[in-house]
Amino acid sequence: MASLEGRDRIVRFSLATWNINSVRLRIDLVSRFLTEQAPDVLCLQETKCRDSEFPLSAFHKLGYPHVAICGQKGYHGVAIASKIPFLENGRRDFCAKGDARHLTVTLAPLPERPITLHNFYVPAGGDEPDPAINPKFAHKLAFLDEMAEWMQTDKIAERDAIIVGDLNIAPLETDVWNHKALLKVVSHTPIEVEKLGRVLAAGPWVDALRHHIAPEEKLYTWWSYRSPDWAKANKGRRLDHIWVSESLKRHLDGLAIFRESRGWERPSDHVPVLVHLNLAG
DNA sequence: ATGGTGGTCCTACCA
Repeated sequence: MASLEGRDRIVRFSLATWNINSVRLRIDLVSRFLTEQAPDVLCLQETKCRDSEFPLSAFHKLGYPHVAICGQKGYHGVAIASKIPFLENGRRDFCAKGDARHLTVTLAPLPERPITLHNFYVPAGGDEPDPAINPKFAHKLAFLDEMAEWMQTDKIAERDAIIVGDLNIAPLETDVWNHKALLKVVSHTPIEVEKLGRVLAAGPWVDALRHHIAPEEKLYTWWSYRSPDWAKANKGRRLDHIWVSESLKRHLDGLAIFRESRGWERPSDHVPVLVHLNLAG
């Protein structure tokens, strides 16, 4: 294959994000998704295991030799598996709690054009949307504030960059099955939506899902386990996001919400979201 | 208005 500096040139590539809700329990679902869709990069959230317990060899066998892991026992945990090598990787401890909620790698599909990728698992925030009485909600709001400040001071979106992950907020009215019914439900309250909007504007970032799908259209990536017939009730929310820097906007080249995986046996309550980027031109 | 399900790991806690 033609290469510069000894590396392959990958002009068109795809990137997926999926809250897997235990990577060990659902490694067969991951395998099925990677076999069927073959994204170049897969970002996972809620891996729920220590780094030493991560099913690395399964990813290697599936053709993903490059894996970055940031895990902890039982909760949270993020990982990035890739066919494309990482030039560097790192993490940041948002809110200084020691939670495994962020992981970053630099990819170079074109050697002369590195792209920084950030994988996030934003705190869910508990049930009560009042930071004065619910420390989990206060943590979520503080996490969002720190994200906005960090991306401004570190100028994260001024280079080629992508943010993905379970941001645990459905910002638009069409990102939930019933806007009015969810105004006081954590994930769709006005204060969360406002703070997420500030994070988006702090890049500024382009919301890749809404770049492809009009904001008037309903769009979900998560359906609760507590609904006996999730597909029929269709009470979903768009909690999973892919944002790209303005510099990458013109390279967005397709989107897929892998809804069918919600109907698989013992599914995650989130489905994979996948974007294509074409760096030609 | 309430409770509905499912993860980790063994006792509740988290989503």
